Parts: sequence; C-alpha cells; structure tokens
Amino acid sequence: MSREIVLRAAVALADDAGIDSVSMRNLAQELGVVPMALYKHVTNKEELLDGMVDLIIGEFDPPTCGAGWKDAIRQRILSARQAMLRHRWAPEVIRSRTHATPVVLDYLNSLIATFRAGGFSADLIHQVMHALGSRTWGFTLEVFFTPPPAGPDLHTALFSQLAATHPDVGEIATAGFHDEDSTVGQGCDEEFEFAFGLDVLLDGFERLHQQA
Amino acid sequence: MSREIVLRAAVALADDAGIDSVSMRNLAQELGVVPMALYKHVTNKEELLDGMVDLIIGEFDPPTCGAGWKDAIRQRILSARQAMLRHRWAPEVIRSRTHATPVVLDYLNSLIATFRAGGFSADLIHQVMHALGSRTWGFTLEVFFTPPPAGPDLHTALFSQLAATHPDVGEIATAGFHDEDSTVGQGCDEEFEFAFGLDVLLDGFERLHQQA
DNA sequence: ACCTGAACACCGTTCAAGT
DNA sequence: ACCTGAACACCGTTCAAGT
Repeated sequence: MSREIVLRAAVALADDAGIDSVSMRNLAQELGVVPMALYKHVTNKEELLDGMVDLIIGEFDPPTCGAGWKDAIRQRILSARQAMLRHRWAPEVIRSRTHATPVVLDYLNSLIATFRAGGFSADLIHQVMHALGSRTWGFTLEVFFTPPPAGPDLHTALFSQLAATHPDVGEIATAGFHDEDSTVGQGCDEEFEFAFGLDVLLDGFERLHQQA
Repeated sequence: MSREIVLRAAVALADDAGIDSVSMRNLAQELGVVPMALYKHVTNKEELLDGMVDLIIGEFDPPTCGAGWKDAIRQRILSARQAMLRHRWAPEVIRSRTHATPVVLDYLNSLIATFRAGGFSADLIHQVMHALGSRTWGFTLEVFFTPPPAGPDLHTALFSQLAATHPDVGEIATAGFHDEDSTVGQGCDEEFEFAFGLDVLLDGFERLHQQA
C-alpha cells in the first residue's frame, strides 16, 4: 500500500467502472482496505483526483525536438487527446481541478517553452494559452452535442424527432460526416473536429506572430 | 407554487449562496415546502438544472438583424458571456448537461441561421460550431488558470512560490496585463482574453468561407 | 387521489475508542 | 502511537402510510 498503488487503483477503477464509482469507500473496498486507510496516502478526495490527473499527464508524449513550434504543439496536443480517449473520465476530472500540481505546471511550462523557442512574445503566449483553453489538455467542451447513451434505434427515433422540431439543427448535426455509411445520428468524426478547431487557432496564432 | 417559481428560486439561491447549496432539500426549505413537494414540478434534479439553464439562455440578447454574420455572432456570444458573469455557477451547470432542451435547440438554431444567412455551407457550419465549442455559451474552460479564492497576501505568496519553481509559467501568467496598477497575480483582463480567442476563431472561419 | 414523512442507499470526513 | 469502527452531517430518491 503506497500512494502510487492507491492512485493507480483509482485510475483503473475509473477506467473500468466510470468516475462515479470512484468514491473513497468504494476505492478502499477495491483495495481490500478500510476507507480511512486511504487518508494515510491522500489527505482528501481532491488530492486523490489531483493525483489521478498527474498520472494521465504522464501518458502525454514528451515534447518533440527539432520540429517547428506549430508541429510540436499540434503533435503534443493530439497526443493529449489520445490519452483522453483512453480515459474518458479524465476531461470531467480535469475541468473540476482548481489547483495546479507541480506535474501540471511542468506540462504548461513545456508548452510555453515551445512557443518561446518559436520566437513568440510573452504577451502573445499569454493570449495564445488562453485561446487554446482546454484544448491544451486534449479535449474541448462539446456541450449538448454529446449524444445520450442509447441504443441505435432509440437514437434514430430521437434524431427524427429533432429533425421535425429543429430541421436546421438536424441538418448541421449530420453535415460533414466523413464516413458515408454512418447511420443517421451516429455522430461525426470527433478526431477531425478536434483537429479542425485546433488548426484554426494555430493558423491564427501563426498569422498574429508574423504580423508582430 | 409553480415550476416557474421553483426554477427562479433555484437560480436566486445559486446566485446568492453558490450552486453547492442548490440541493433538493435546501431549495425546498427556501420555499418553505417539504422536499418531496418539488418533485411535483420537476421530475428530478437533472430537470431542475435543465430548467435553470433555460432561464439563463432567456437572458441572452436576441439575434441582431441587419449586421453581417461576424458581428451578429460576436455580439450574441459576448452577450452570453455577460449572462455567465451575472451567474457564475452557470458554466459549471451547462457543462454538466447531457440533454438539449427545446430552449437550447432554439438557441443553437438561431446561431446556425445566422451562419446560413452569411452564406456558409452546412459542412462548414458543422465544423465551425464544433470549433466554437463552449464559447457559444459565453465561456471557455480555463483549467488551472483560475486563481484559488484567497486573500491578496496569500495570493502574492502563492505567486512568488510559482515564480521560484516555474519562472516561465509565472512570467506568462502575468504577461499581457492591461491594467498597469493591477497587483501581481490578480489576474488578467478576462474580457479581453475571451474576445481574443473568439476573434481568432471568427477570423479563421471568415478566411475558410471566402476560400470556399 | 393526493400529499408527506420516514426510510433507503449512498457520500466525504471527524473523532473517539480500542489496540 | 497507530489504526479503525462508529458516527456525523449531508445527498437524491423511493415508497408506504396517512389524510
């Protein structure tokens, strides 16, 4: 029993059974231990979640050397996105963090260093980091676009209802499908959407940097 | 006692005492009613939160006619941001929604209609809505950049510690301050940051639209 | 038929009692 | 000194009993 073991068990539990089942009581039971025993390795639940995020950041690709700032940032952020896909609970936990751990600061530092190596001014880096927002962590907030977990038939029913009441929303929701065989309402290519938004921002940053 | 009264009381309670104090039990007590009485007007807590979001969307400016798509979208989203500033709990609640209510769909519809009136293709509108992400709701996810609620002296202490361990993060965090008198670590002009990121995206959308 | 209190199945965390 | 079980102060929601 160490902090490391507790954190890894928490990540495994979240991967398997979802983040809702990561309670102090449940995690303790998973480890065959009394709930209060966890508080020896973690001062409270917030610190447990901080530690889980640290482990996930550890899965991000290290910064690539030699490439320009744009490719380096792009690749780094896309690798962060892969980590989010492996741990679907991670975006929700990351958003709920208020405290930056040393591991978080190291990651931010390495992104900043990449922009700096590309000749960006401190002021522009500041704006750029804000503009990227949660994209630095490999996800964006897709509010209300996330389809509810349901069977494909219920899904189709919900979509026809949507198409009837809000035809424009229905058309836009299905536009840009890259898989022609995809069922109606099955969802679009999230990888493509993510990269699209990222590239609009990175291209904008490049233009602003060249103007300065 | 009507659904309207329950929802307005919930919004008022969240404004005054924070979203954490909006529990079914607490809200019922605020209304001088037994907890189970709320379930007459709202089927569960999720629906209560849905209704609260609907009320906040009702505070967004109506679409402006006559202007181009870019100004119209920009003004609409900045007005959404003002609503978020009046109800600081709203971003957290909006992010947690999985279900789009009719009010939400109407709002999305009106944004889509604005892009369509500007001549955007359905495919481009699809990408553009994804790229905007939570910005359509007047906020972005500023993970780990939100300063913890603390007195200004504790704040300065935390910042000097940050500057010692991660000087680059410290410099970038304070770069681009627009108020020269602002205390170290007091935070930057959030209004400016938000508009900056929004404009990088809108400019990118304009360029892509003109190329097509 | 409607309303409502107690109860159920949970939380995170405190704290005193036991070893 | 260390560990731990019971207890505290909460949740959202169910459900049966009372009117």
